[in-house]
Amino acid sequence: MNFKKAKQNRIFQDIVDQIEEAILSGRIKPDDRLPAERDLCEQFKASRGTLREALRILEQKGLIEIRLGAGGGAFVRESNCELMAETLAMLIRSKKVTLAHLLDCREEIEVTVAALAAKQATANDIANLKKLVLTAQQHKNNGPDEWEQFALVDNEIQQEIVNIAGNPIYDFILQSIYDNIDRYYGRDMIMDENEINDTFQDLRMMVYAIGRNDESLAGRQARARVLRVSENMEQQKR
Amino acid sequence: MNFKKAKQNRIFQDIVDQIEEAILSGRIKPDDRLPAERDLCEQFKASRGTLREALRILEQKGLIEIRLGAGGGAFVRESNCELMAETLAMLIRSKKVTLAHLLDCREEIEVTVAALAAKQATANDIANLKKLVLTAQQHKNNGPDEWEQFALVDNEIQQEIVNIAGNPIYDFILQSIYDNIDRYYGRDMIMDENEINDTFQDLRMMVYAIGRNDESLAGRQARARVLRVSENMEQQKR
DNA sequence: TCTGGCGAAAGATCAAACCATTCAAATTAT
DNA sequence: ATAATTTGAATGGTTTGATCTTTCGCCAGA
Repeated sequence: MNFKKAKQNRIFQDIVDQIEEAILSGRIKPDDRLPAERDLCEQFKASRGTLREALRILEQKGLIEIRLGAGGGAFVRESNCELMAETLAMLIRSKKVTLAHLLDCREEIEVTVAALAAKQATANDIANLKKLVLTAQQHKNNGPDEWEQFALVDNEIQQEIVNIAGNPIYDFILQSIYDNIDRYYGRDMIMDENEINDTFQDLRMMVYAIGRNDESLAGRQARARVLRVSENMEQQKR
Repeated sequence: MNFKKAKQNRIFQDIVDQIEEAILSGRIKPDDRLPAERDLCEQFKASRGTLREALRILEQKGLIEIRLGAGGGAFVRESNCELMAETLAMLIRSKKVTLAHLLDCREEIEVTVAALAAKQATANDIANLKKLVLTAQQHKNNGPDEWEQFALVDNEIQQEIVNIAGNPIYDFILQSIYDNIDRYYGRDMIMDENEINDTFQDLRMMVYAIGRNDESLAGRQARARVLRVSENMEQQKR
């Protein structure tokens, strides 16, 4: 037996549950606006204070966003992994998790994801990746002016690999980890020519491994890449 | 540049921040009780409604627990991964994640954790594991009456392996995944004699692999074990 | 056409009261 | 003396209604 303590009925909780259900079931969609506070009070037969406690919770959960002023109100939000990132951030602040833990975890999960992608990549996936690599190569060859775009394509390729792995949980976890790593190091990685070249070689090898459905090589390649990126970050520590 | 929208000062947010800081910095510890609502209003120079919105948020974040009645109030909570599990649950409800994703992710992460444990296990760790395996063996041999205790020791061993891997993030992720898997399948796995024996063999092999610091074997063993557990669950689907 | 101001909409906050739950001390019954 | 019951105080939960602040759209005047 493993029941949770039956909390007494709290009205605001009931309101939260109803609205949450409506949002998660898709009955109301992102960017929809809920009725004004005073109207919602009517519908739920609750006071404004109680209703506002419910809205606060939904806001904290990332399900709604409350805008002030005329035309304002509670708007349904596109769900994302901000909440997970916030949770991680709290664990870090409470000293239960360190930056080293984040980096290690990132390493292992990226290896796993690369191997999964190699295992599952279809011809179509591989064609896409190769196209992206070509784009990256062009940006690289066009000199420093396009290095920023090179970095963008680099990210795109990473994202595509996670997509090929096909499990959104890795995506959420990795995004949350990146988000928290970025709170230590700056967001903007500055790469010099050598690093651009190294990164490009990494990309090529990675796509090559995935293209041959070579899980093991893809994994090793991913690990090498992550280690290099970590080193770069460490050097540029602000 | 990547600034977040500068939200206007909201009093309740300021209160949340102050209390959160006090908790995460350890200035107030788990089981400590915050002053009564009416006293806190005084201290923050805010109205009760505003203060309560702040407390609601802190409660939702899992930082405090609010108890009703005399001797009640807001108590600081031991931080745990409930919030992460809740986030995952929301992703599932919004159809962004499926049960299959959970099971796959569990498989890969347990493999990773087992390999890490094998790489890093000290003599002391290994001795501990072996002691636990012996205990499990005794419970197994003492017949059906002690199968429940066998299951407990089984869990203990799993937990110990995660601890040896040494990265609490895996712990949080796995706990959250287990929690959500349990919402589909019942919590109580019923094992017959065959399954007990299989499980015990799994444990022995696993500890053997870790004892020899054989990452690869530990990984394969972990995967085999997870697959068996998944099958068992599928059969007992409620 | 642009600009400043006015007013309505909507959230943010405050204040005071009353309700409900819980615990413990005081009281009563056995 | 002990057990059951009553009562009172502490504390969160809810209501009500008023006021402040922000934001947006509209309209008059330059």
